[in-house]
Amino acid sequence: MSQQQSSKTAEAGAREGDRRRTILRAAIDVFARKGYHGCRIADVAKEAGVAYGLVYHYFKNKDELLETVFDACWSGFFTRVQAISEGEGTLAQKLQRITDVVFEAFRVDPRAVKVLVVEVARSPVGRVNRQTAFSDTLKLCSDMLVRAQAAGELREDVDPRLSAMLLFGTIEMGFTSLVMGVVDTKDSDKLEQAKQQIASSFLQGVLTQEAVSEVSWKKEREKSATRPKVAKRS
Amino acid sequence: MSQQQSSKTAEAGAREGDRRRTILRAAIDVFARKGYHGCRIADVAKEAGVAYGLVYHYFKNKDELLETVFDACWSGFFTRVQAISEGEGTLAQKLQRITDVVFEAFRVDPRAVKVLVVEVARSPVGRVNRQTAFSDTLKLCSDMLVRAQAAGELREDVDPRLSAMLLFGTIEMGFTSLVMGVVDTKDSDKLEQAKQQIASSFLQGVLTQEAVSEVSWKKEREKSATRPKVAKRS
Amino acid sequence: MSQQQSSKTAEAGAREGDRRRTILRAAIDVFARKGYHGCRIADVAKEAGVAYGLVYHYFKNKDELLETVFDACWSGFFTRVQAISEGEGTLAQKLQRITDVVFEAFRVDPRAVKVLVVEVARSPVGRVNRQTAFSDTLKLCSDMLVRAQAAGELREDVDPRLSAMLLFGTIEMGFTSLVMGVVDTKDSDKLEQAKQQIASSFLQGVLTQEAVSEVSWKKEREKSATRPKVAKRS
Amino acid sequence: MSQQQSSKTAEAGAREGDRRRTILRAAIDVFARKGYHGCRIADVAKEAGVAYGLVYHYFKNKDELLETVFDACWSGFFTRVQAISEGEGTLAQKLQRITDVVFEAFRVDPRAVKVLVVEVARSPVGRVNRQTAFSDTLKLCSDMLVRAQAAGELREDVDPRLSAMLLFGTIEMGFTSLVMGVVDTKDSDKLEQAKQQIASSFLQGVLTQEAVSEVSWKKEREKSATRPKVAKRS
DNA sequence: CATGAATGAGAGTTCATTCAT
DNA sequence: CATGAATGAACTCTCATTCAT
Repeated sequence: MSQQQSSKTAEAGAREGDRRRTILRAAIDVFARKGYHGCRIADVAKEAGVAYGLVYHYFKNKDELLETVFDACWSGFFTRVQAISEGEGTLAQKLQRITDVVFEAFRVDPRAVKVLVVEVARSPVGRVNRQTAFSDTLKLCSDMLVRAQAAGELREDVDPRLSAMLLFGTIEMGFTSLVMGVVDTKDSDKLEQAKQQIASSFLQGVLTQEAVSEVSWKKEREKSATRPKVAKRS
Repeated sequence: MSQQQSSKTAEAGAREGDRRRTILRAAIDVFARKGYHGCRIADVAKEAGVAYGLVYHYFKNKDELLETVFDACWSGFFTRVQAISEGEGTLAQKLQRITDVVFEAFRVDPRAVKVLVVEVARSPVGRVNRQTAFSDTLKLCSDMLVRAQAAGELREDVDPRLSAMLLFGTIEMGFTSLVMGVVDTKDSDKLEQAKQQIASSFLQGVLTQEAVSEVSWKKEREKSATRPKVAKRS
Repeated sequence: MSQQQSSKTAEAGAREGDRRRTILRAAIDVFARKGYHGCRIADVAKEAGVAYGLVYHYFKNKDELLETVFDACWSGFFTRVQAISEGEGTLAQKLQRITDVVFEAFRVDPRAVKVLVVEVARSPVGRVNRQTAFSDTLKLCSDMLVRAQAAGELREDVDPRLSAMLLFGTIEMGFTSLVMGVVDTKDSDKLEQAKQQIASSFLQGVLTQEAVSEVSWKKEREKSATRPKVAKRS
Repeated sequence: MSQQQSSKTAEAGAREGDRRRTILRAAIDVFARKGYHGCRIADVAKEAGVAYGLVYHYFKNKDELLETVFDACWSGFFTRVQAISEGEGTLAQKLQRITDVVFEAFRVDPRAVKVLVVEVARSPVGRVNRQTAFSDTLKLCSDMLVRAQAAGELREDVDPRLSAMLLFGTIEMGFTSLVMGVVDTKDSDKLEQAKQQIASSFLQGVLTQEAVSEVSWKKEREKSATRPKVAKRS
């Protein structure tokens, strides 16, 4: 079920000298399939169609390999998000673009995205790089939200850092919905709708206008001191 | 001959025969501290102050132990959420209550919550029980949202299932913010604010009223066919 | 050729609970037979008739096992030599006793002695304990020689530290002669003679009285300044 | 793509085609520094500044490399010792000369000497060549001692073969003293003294004349039968 | 000759699981 | 029930050796 191209027939996808990339690719796949702890070097080698030891020719050890996997998956995402967050446009537009990037990434390389989703955001006792990368991206989004707040786009009563986290949570769970099959990824219409909903859920919430008013009105009486700005909006 | 000093947390709850609970408790703590894969049976036994092999008297194997830990942590949560979702009140109130439950759980037993959030909910290749429990809860929330939609509380353009997922994502990331220290858990004011923000973020989104109008206005011209209901409501 | 008492028939020599000693014994044997680098944990386990993992139950790792092997072999020797060197008697008597101890040790446990000879004295980049143990014993002998010098037993022109080293060299090579079969270890007369020769070689040298005179006489004329004390003796 | 900085000791002696010698030299150095088992082919190649695989052009395998290193180091020594032992002079003179050779060798190439002393002479499970070389040299010395005995220079009660071994032990431990720093190799006076002591220790022993008399006298009464010749000579 | 990528057999170590007491 | 010694499969990492270029 696994080794289609074994030993001597492996030249198909690894001709020149980019075995390194072959191995990395294989690592991403195995990683996505089995997770960090379930991913054994032997599996990666087999998946890549190379000898066991060769993995160690290109990567110092398992950790470095998986670190590299992570970097490879994350860096592209980070760069794009950075460009968007620091570029022109309203917060809503940026959010839309970020969601686009995410969905495009999923379309192009669902495994890589799965690695990010499953392993990175919520890694048990994350490795250094991952933590850093996560923090960096958090900072990025946090800054974006701070600017939006200054521009009057983001509600005043919202903590940008926490909000950035919640943004991650929303997007990540959006992914997970794709990965887990909650959303039908074959139907591009459904996919598009899901994309819209993820962005708008974070931006505008899920309530109807009427329900929002109701909330605000009750809030005003119950805890008027806590969230004055929101109350204003009713 | 070697480890005599294993009775640290032992005397507390290991009186008559509820060693089982002692072990379970220890397992939760160790899982929370080291994660599933980083946790050895030996660690659990030591933490519980019992003999190595005793763990296997009460639990068939490591997986069953994890399963039980999960059930123990999850069942209480599920019951409460069920009561709330099927009880009286507006969607917003229910959401508020669910968030309350979550935060209360965190206050009472942060480790158990951490296990649920970090280890169980997003475990690679989830075990049967977990998947089921997760699906059950998803259904619960999904139904709640369907009812809310029927009552005109939930926007019509929202898919309840996906929305239930996003709710999970928001709440879960809210947790993670606590666990990771993004939110200061010592300051009960900050904690209260965070709680409010998590609920309101999901319910009403993060945009200001003005920004929402802007979005809707642009949306109308750009993609008028896609989300007519939302546009209408501005 | 190796596993006489395999798997289930191994109770013979390892009944109660002193498996640890069984393993240590096996380690000594394998160590003596194959040396430090040639000695694999699998071999030790097989030799001891226990499971692979049990070795790690009793010893943290290979190094600790071999360190223990070394200590076990050396400590007895060190204690005896210490008692002798700090006890009563002339230097010659002490030397004789030390040689006796050495030969007795060889008679009782030739493998343990071989371990000491092959691995300890001349270990490549010796482990800490070994170096220390060696240094300690060197100090012991060195001190003994210093006292002998003060008592007029040891020649004045001899450096005690270097002399202690040479003593080691002589005794060690005496061992090696036994181990390598230069001396017939079956013939107890030959063995006794060898013992005498080793001690007397170090104490009185190998030259005849006449040859010694000759040397001293030539020395006097050639290098009179260098070794005046010796010259005196002609 | 990784280790370009491998040309440290390279340019020196790797001109035309004597790469072989370069590699051999490098092997000696690495052996001396890390010992046989601690030395990887990669290390040797790096030290020599040549490609990994080239080592295998010149040497069949690691063992042959070691063998060659050994031969290269030993043959010179053997030839010189042979010339001395079969040449003119008293035993004492020959011994002195041999010690001179040894010390000179150490002065010229301490690493090579270290390899011989530490790695080769006492290797566990010696290779054929080494055993042979060692035996040859032993025979050489043994014969020399037999002739000396015939000439009345060597005591009658001494077994020449064992004595040759002890000579090795003494000289070898003399080396070791240099290598281990027991003797200060910077101070040429100390070095000279050490050389004298090594030779004289073997030839005349370490006891003073008085102590020797004492030994012989006691010996006579205690074990009169065992060593009559020695006793006679006092 | 030269190169260094590729191979794969070991060896050490861990740890879930079993079992005799 | 309780204990912890015993087992051995699984996995990572190393490195001598080969081989295509």
